[in-house]
Amino acid sequence: MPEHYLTIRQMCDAYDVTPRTLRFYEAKELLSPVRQGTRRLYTRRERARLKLVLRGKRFGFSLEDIRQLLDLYDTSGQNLAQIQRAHELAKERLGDMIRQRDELTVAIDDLRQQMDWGSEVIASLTSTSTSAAE
Amino acid sequence: MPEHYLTIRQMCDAYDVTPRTLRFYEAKELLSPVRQGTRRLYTRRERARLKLVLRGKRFGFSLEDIRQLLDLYDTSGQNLAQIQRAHELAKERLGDMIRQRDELTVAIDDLRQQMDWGSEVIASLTSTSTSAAE
DNA sequence: AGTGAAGTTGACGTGAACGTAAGGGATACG
DNA sequence: CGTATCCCTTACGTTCACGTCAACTTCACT
Repeated sequence: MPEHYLTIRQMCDAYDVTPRTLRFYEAKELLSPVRQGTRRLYTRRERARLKLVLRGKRFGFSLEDIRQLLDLYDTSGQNLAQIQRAHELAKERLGDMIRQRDELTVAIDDLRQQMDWGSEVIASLTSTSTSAAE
Repeated sequence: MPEHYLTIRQMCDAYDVTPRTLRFYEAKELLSPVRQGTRRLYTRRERARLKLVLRGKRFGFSLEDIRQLLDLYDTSGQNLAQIQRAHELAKERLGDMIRQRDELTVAIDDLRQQMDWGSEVIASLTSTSTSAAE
């Protein structure tokens, strides 16, 4: 299976980001594409990481937060202490995410109610003509 | 029932924000406290709005996004067209929020799995001594 | 009238997350 | 060999969401 590489442009098209963004993420150590001479080539691993970065951003995590999360996704050869530390960190993050989802659920219900009320208002205004004639 | 006002400092203490933040939100038309002379006094309405602002921020919405959301929370005396427009807007936001929650659910499950795997690694490393002596 | 605490308006500073040129290499094609 | 097309680095500019500091009022006391 011949590792299928993508150029920076192909990445941009595939994930709807700019080259600047990919280079920026690399500078922040979120990505580390291989080099063919001076050019960047992105592997399957980088694509997976980018997906996680973009997802994390939608949750409101900072790039630094995301970097730490990513670092525990490939706990490549570390010692026990580091793994345990990473595990603790992940636990906190998980707590954050769960709290966030719970809040989001509440907000969704709120907005739904508000919209139901809005629907009624609209219905009453469209059926019984109140002020303006048609 | 005598509308219970809060000073800016009381607001800051209650919601853990700085005065600068409250004034900034006011400049962005997210809040509009009444004035007693030159000083700001915050009503129940402002407190509710602030809560929504802080919640929205945790979801990764920009202040401008939040302002639009707030504007449909108090659809105070508008015409039908405006209400309908607001309703459409709310529908889009609601879609965003639901999508966001779904993604968050996936991410949570992902992280949970990753952590389970991490737990196993830790367990195996703590029971059978591998490299380092104790 | 003096002093201090709390509040006000500017105005400039800051960190995060990129945008936007400016100028230079490498590779392919006619 | 020219030039067209990507790509690269360097570096300064920008937007958002405030932080920070300066220079006043305003109010409550004493």
